[in-house]
Amino acid sequence: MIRIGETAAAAGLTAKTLRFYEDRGLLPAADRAPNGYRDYPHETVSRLEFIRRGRTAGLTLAQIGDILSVRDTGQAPCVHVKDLLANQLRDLDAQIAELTALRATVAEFHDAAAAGDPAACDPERICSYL
Amino acid sequence: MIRIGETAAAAGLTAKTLRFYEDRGLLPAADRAPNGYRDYPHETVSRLEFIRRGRTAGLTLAQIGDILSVRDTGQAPCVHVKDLLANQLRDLDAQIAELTALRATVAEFHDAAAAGDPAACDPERICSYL
DNA sequence: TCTGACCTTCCAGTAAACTGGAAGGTCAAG
DNA sequence: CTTGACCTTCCAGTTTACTGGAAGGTCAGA
Repeated sequence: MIRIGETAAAAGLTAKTLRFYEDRGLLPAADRAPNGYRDYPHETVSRLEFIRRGRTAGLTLAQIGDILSVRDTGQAPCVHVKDLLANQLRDLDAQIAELTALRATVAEFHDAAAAGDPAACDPERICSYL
Repeated sequence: MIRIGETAAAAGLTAKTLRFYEDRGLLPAADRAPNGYRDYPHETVSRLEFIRRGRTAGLTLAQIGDILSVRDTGQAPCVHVKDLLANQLRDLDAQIAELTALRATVAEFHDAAAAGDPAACDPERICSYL
């Protein structure tokens, strides 16, 4: 019998999170011990690790749930996974590009501020660096 | 007189969003026409575009608000202004680094998926590509 | 027996950034 | 004078991924 806390800890999560995942359909409803406690099979840990890896890769729980449900029907979800990852890569590249552009803008402001003489800054006046 | 809808459309936003930004302090309270309608100065569009760029790049409204308030508060000593900008720059660099690392991880997964045979997917591990 | 660490359910709240809708005012055109 | 497209305020809901807490059940050890 692997109780929820132990299972969660093994995957680096909390019991609360496991109940939440069950609620969201990412974990099948666990068997129950006579006392009502959830009793997890050993595979649950690798399933949780899979979820965690997906999260680390920036996938949403819905996307991970899609992969898992495809797998649960017995099909290999690898093609689906590949598509999701390609999508993720595209999003990530766009985000990095935007962030880099913004950094350049902020850096311009900062360089202008750094080039000025702080002592010459009149507190009563609007700072001319921005 | 530039009304809220026109201003919003010019920046690719909605009137609702502009009122929300005003509520959050990202937009100064607009002047009002005699009928109570908000009346925006022309600069508002570039301010909104700045906000939009920041948002697209994944900055929070709070972070964008910090930058804008630096820009707005002429009373702040220039050294403080420079520090705030340096802070934003540091955050931006950290964010770019984080996203770049994530991209590398995702790319690794993706390359493995693209190179592999879908039939070789090990059901025990759920999907060998993640 | 009691304490403490588990477990159960259910309900609420959090942050972020809107979005929707109700109820009503304004104004130019037909 | 009415229609329709604007505008106003205020309040409530959405999404994501949890997290907190109340109220109570279970069980091993001192």
